[in-house]
Amino acid sequence: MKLRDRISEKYMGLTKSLKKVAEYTLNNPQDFAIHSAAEIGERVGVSETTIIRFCYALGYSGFSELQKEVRRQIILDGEVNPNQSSLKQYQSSKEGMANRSKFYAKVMERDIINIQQTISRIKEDQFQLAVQKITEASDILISGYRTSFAAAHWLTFALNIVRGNARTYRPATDDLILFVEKMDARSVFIAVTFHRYMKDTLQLAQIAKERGAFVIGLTDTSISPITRYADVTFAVGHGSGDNASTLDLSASLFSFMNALVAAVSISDPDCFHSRVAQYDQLNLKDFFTSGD
Amino acid sequence: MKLRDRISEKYMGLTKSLKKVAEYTLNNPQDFAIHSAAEIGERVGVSETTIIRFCYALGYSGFSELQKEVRRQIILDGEVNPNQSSLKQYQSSKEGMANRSKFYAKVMERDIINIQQTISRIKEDQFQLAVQKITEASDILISGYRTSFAAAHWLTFALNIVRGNARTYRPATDDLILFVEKMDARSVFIAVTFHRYMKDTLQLAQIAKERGAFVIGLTDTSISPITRYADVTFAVGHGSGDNASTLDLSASLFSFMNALVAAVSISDPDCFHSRVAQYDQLNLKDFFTSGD
DNA sequence: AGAAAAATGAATCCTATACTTCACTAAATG
DNA sequence: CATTTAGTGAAGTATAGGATTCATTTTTCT
Repeated sequence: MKLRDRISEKYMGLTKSLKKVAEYTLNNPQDFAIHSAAEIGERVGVSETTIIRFCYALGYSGFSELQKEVRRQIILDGEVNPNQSSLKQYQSSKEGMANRSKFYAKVMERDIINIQQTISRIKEDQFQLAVQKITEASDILISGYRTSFAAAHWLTFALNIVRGNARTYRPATDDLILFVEKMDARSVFIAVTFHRYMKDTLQLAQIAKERGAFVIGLTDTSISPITRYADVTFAVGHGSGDNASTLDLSASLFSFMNALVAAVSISDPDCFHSRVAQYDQLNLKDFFTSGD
Repeated sequence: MKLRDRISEKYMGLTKSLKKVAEYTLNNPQDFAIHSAAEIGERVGVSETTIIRFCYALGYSGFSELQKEVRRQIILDGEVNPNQSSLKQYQSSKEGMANRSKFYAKVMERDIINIQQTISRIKEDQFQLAVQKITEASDILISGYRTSFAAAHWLTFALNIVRGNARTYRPATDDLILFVEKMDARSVFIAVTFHRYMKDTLQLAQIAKERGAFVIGLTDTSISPITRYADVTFAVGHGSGDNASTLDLSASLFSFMNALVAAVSISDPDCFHSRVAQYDQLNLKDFFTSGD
């Protein structure tokens, strides 16, 4: 770290007050990124002038330059107060991991990060509201096109196992009118829509909302257009607007959906168990191998 | 994160330029900690004035307040831009994990474990062989039923973006004979099959193998019946025989498939880029919202 | 299409704060 | 102890950059 080096280099030749400043700086470099020279002076117990002189003493052109430098180091280089840096180790292990040029590992580790970010960005109350509405719904209607179709299909399938009243809208075979007619205040509509947001799904969401259905949006960023029509929206993956690739978000999307289904299944265990029982009945020998 | 929340809350009501600023902010929050309003305006491509108006729109008293807030968040709370230093998030999510017993977090963290196990169980040479065969294939045929259908559909969709010669077998509409006839030594057949293994997919795999196609199996355990017919098999998720629920494996399945697709896409970049270009051509305005 | 409203940026004004000056204090030296 | 010299901070100045204003452009609505 550049600043630390400069301090230890020049420390000896400093006056008493300046040494005080130097010590404070070593302990609380972040303060220089946030506060003004006068504020720091007050904290250290010296005047603003002395703070500025400290900058000169280290060879900077003034407080402004030192402050800029500190900000750059902390914010861009990720340098931070030594106290709270147990995370550094994580990084180095991560780097080592990344080096071994296993390509698939890199990609999949990014999925892991995405899932972690998704977890941290879920609002618990929204999640519970969604679970409750799904559990109470008379019917669950799901729409997703293109990349999102797989997700919509999976979610329908999974919710049918645990609840039994889910349907995917299939533009090729389903009649839009019939699909829409089913929606009322007891319905839940789930829209899966990612960048290059399909108008059709958005329109369905709008209709669903007009008809009083509870609308859940699964999407990529918190600023997706679906938020306009959705009662709750869950943004999966990196919160940045930079939606590099929708494909990259599927792991976290499915992880989230799995959590949603799991939560629904335990929120009404009776229904779940009876559905599973029915399901096992249907597992006719002819369709499956016994697995041995 | 406070700033992100504010943005997603207010985003809809913003003007075009302000949305541009909002997106930039999501991608580069650090810039607000370092640069002046004018500089940020230049980067975004709007005037200094608009940057300041953006602050008002979010409810701040001005640029200064927003900047202070961003600095506080980045420097004190350790919040950082997602692009660089993924590790910070790791820590913060880790903290969140340790906290209250959020149900969804538990489920999704299990997905993370599954992905990690999957990574460690992939044989690199097998992976590279699969990538190579897919890249060279004259056509790619994919089958998956029930829970696996979503995966098969997604994989087809994704491979069609990067290669353009993939098809899913759909029992309802496709003719089995026609589907089978296409297979020869230059084909790749991908079977997605999980516990309660569908006989149909297994039979397709058997036929594919007989016709000389390269067969890739995506399944749950290394002792899945698909191994009998597959040239390479990838077992996703916990290696234990205890396949509690197939649903729980989808996150790692999609993570793996994503890695596979990514590897294929970089193994022949020219083809990928031309496909993407074609694809963008097709993104007609009528079908998508512009996202702004 | 034309009027009204909203959005935007160039130019201006204004405030916070970095920086300078200078008078005062404390240490160093003979 | 007297004199010099270095150190320090209060007060004042300069300026970077945030906030305001207003004319121009773009959008919306009838």
